[in-house]
Amino acid sequence: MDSGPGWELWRTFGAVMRAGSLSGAARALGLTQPTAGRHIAELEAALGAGALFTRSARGLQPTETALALASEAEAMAAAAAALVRTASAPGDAICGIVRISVSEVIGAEVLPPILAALRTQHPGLMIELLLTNASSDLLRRDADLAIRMTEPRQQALLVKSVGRIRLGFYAHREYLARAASIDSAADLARHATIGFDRDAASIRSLEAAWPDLPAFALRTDNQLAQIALIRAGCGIGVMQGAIAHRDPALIPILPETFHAHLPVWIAMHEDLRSTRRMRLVFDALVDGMTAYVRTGSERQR
Amino acid sequence: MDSGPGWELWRTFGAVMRAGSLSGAARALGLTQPTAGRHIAELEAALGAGALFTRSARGLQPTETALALASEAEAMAAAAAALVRTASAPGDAICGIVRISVSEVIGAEVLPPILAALRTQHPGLMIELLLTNASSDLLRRDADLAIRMTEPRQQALLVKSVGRIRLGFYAHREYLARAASIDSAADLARHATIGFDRDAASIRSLEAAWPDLPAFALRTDNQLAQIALIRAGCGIGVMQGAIAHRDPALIPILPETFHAHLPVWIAMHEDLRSTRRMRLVFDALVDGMTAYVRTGSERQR
DNA sequence: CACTGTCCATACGATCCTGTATATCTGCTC
DNA sequence: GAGCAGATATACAGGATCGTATGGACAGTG
Repeated sequence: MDSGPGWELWRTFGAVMRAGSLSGAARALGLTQPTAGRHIAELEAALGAGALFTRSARGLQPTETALALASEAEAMAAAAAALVRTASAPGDAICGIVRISVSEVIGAEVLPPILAALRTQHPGLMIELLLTNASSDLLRRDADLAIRMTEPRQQALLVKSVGRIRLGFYAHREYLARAASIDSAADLARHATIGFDRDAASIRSLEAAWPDLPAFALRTDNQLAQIALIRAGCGIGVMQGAIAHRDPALIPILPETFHAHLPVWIAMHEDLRSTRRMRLVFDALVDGMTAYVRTGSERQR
Repeated sequence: MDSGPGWELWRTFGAVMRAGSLSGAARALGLTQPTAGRHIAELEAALGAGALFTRSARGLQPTETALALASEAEAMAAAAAALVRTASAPGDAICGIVRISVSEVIGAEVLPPILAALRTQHPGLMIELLLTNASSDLLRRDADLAIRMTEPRQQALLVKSVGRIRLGFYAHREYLARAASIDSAADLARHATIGFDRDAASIRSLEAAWPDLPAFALRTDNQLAQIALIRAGCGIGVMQGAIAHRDPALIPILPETFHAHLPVWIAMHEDLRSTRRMRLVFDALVDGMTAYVRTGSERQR
């Protein structure tokens, strides 16, 4: 009836998987290399499933067994981090840590003013922003809240729809001044278009929206870089209308022909509903994103 | 850059939440009461969010803060348990632990022969059966595999549909011999019907399938008990056709009028796909449940 | 009211764990 | 090839952690 190895051992196991070496893991955890080594040795002995790593002078290489454990160790680490966040303040206080998972574009272009207002009202609130396009797992509590562009369908989540973001092609005035005029979709072929490089999912969804798009001249998977390229007058690219309209120098290209919509949801784990600061940030995100989405649709008229 | 309290502290925290006392937690974890007390004290000091428990001579009562942490501590414990299971054998060996979450009825009436065959072929396999009607969380890894009656819609899950289970009313021959005859649905009102007691969800789904069902005379939320009551000749109740047909003494009641179907899925976390024993048990469950579902539909013709 | 069982808090000695220091190996650079 | 940087493994002393033992508080029971 042994309930497994000490949880501390799993912590160093996860650190070793991430760092790739005992020394690196020890640095990350504030331990020393001999201690990390002892932990791994103890874990291997306790599991009895053979070695977890093959030692070398260049670090530790995980075995098959260790690789199979990696994702679960990450889940355990995520749970531990979530515990620390939730415990960072009494449940009814408006202070402590809240971790938000958003796409890079929303995080860099849209959220800052919303969060600034929130922090002015509640200086005790500490925000962790997880900027990733791969939707991280709310159930695994990689984050407390998330802004999603695909509908979350998990029943343990509290989800609220806030509308749709308008997407369109834009280019800087200066680029258009020195480039050929654009009267129809066919003209795009003579222009410098900005788009994705290897991100197959994004490329497919673009092709679905605009079937006969010419090949991109400037390619990057980083959408912030795409926006920066558009602003710098490098060519024509896709961006959110509400962001583009802030800058009068950004001109919509064939808005009647090229437009699409991204639905937006705010999501939170149900268990956090009763934690006041989580609920507050959730509501603030709903309000802020609703307002943001609305500016986009107003300007397009 | 402190990464939170020691994970061992979270382990005893969870144990204290479950046990309701330091002593109980210590017993569960193989520690002593002073150690458990020290852990909680250390945790409270590290979090700085006030007390987690109010001490009393009758045990520890969790505060609001502790209650907010309970579900996340459970998630962490589930992750730790999953790690132990996955590590219970090298990934490519057909031995080690597999944890299956199923409903009580399936677990008690349907799975045993399937699992017996599996264990005969692979004696090294160790099976943990989690018999619960509340669908436990596969993403949180409360279990490795699950047999579900509602479609799992989470993208991280590997799901396979195996057909539908036929449900119907049944009664024992001896009960029918001494009771009034049944020629139409209205006759049921004069009979001893067996059904749910307080399980609102099940009652609603029964009412949805058969709107004008008379009030149950014998009530229990335990479906195994319902089946036992039917077999003992206590009255008429709902059960899976494939189970009823094993016993020639169980007679279908108005099969044309009363019948419904429960869809069945086998589900597994995607990450486990590459673990051979998990995949093996998954396939065995798919095969076994497909065969089971088929016997039910063959006998009804 | 005493008795009993269960609980938490505290003191103290033994043990386990950790960190420091050192040896050794490997790959890279000059 | 020497020197360096970074890795793991081992030896040993100090300190943190644990378990044992004990005291006190509370609820239930005869």
